[in-house]
Amino acid sequence: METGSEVDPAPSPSPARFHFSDHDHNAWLQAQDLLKKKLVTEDDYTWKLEESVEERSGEELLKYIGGVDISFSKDDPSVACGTLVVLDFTTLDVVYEDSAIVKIDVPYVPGFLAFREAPIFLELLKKMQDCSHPFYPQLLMIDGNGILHPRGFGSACHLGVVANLPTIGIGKNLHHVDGLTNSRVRELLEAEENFNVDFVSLIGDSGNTLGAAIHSSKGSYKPIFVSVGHRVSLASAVEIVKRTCKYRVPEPVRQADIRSRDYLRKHH
DNA sequence: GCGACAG
DNA sequence: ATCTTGTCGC
Repeated sequence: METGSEVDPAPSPSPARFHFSDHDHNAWLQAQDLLKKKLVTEDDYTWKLEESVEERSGEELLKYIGGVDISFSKDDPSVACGTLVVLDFTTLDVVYEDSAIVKIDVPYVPGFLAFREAPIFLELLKKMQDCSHPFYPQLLMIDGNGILHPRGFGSACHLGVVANLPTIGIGKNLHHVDGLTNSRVRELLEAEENFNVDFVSLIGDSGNTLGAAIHSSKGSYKPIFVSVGHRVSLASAVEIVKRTCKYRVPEPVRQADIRSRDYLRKHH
């Protein structure tokens, strides 16, 4: 329900933008802590990825998979465009698209991405829900991490919990957490034992598995970082991501990225 | 003090 | 995130 972005009454004049006080920091830490209690890191959905051979009757399949992203204006960094797309999981066609230009006065603070971006995504989702849109996504991919996060609660977890949707986090760069480094990831991916594997689990110093690095497309050595957002296991997340990758970045997120940039350019 | 720090 | 064109290669 609450995203925490409006924790402060923020009565201040206009240029209260892009400020971040210790008070904000503490409030955001608390909000994350509270929301994290609702986090589910196992598969918790009724649909299947594909029809099973037996009893293929009445089985709900995964068909509508959403992706969200946001682009910012180069001229005015407080002007942004949030986009929600929904793709057909089997064809990867975009079957729904909605964008909104918004003004964002919440700064980007590493570890607190959701407070800046989640509110706009929530609105776009609510708009679909309010009209009972038949393409409302069964699962959402977010560009940003899930539990691969300093406190195990990245933006994909945040959005998943507040929207009560299964979510998967997609990072294009590694968020250095729990001892994980780029060189460590490279070692893992290049290790002989992983020669014929297309992804490796990322296990931090704590021993926890925080996500997976996957070589999603042949052309790129640079991996993407998949982590559990909400109500999806890592194994399922990796499987779903692999099946939606035409290029390095999975289509739901890639299409949202492209279309938000286009929309911003056209309408600003 | 220094480096790192999703988008 | 954004600043930025062409270019080398399959």
